[in-house]
Amino acid sequence: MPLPQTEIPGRLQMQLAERGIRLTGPRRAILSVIEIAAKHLDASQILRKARTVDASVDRSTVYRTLDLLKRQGLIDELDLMHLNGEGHYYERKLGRDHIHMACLRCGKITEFVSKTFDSLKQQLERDCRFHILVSRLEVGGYCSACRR
Amino acid sequence: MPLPQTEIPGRLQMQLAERGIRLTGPRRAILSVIEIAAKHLDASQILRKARTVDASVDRSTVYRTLDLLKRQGLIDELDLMHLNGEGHYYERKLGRDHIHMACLRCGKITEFVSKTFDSLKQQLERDCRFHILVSRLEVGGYCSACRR
DNA sequence: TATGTGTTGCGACTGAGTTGCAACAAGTAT
DNA sequence: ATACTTGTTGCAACTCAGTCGCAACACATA
Repeated sequence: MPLPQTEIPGRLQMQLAERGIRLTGPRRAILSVIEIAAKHLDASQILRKARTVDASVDRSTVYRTLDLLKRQGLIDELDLMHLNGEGHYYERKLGRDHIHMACLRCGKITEFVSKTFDSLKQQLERDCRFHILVSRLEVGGYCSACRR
Repeated sequence: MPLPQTEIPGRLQMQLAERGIRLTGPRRAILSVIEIAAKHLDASQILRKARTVDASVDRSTVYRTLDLLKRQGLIDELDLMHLNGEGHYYERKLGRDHIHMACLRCGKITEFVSKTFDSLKQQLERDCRFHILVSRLEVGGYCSACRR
């Protein structure tokens, strides 16, 4: 069945179109799920949600689209300290990089933006003559509510 | 930055014994592999090396021992930006935490110790009232030899 | 509306990690 | 030394995340 064509194209769709990347039905469904997501989703959650938009979307298309978005630097891949199994989580890359803190007791994920983190990456690029494309700082421990 | 290499052989065994954890043949084989390792090893590499010491060691015993060491805080688990597949790499936890930089072109892994990284973690513990148990900063990009 | 090329669904596959279970061995008591 | 208790092991079968080859399909362009 055709997809709703009346909705305003999302930013992710625009970014792909600008780069001359073909927009297809399944791709639109997956992009909208990622754009609307309130929390970090894994591949199977993205699949399930995308299927409510386009029931024919396949697992492999989700993985292929996630690869595409990673290569384009439009999403970040997270482990969230493997709180729930071995899979990965995804989030749009917007604005500054941030740190993910995972509470090992209650499972809550907290995000934290820090100028020190930015400085650290600059220091690293300068001192090691390393050109950073992606970075991931994840921390596991006990959040304020769970640390007795 | 090189890490301090002042290490007594059999230290891991001692640390487990001190905690009243049973030392078995397979366990000793696996521990010695991890202690002697010059590079980051994944589970199947650890298995292969451990089998040169004790040929009967099983895959599941390697995973169970790695879980034990993780729970005891004696090793760190790394992804190394998934340069080679989806598996994990392991290294002994000694001294200060360090950053892992993975070159996406040549695959070289560089380690980096930074005072700024220590400060960042302190800031995080203070500002978020979060008790850090493990942390992992991984960076992907181009190393000094591969950039340009 | 026809065309070329990139994308898709499918299904079969790989590889990492897990689990239940009966046999076994480490550390301790006898 | 010997037996005992309990944690550990090898095995095999399994789950789960992610990948791949391929024929059919559909997007964007002319």
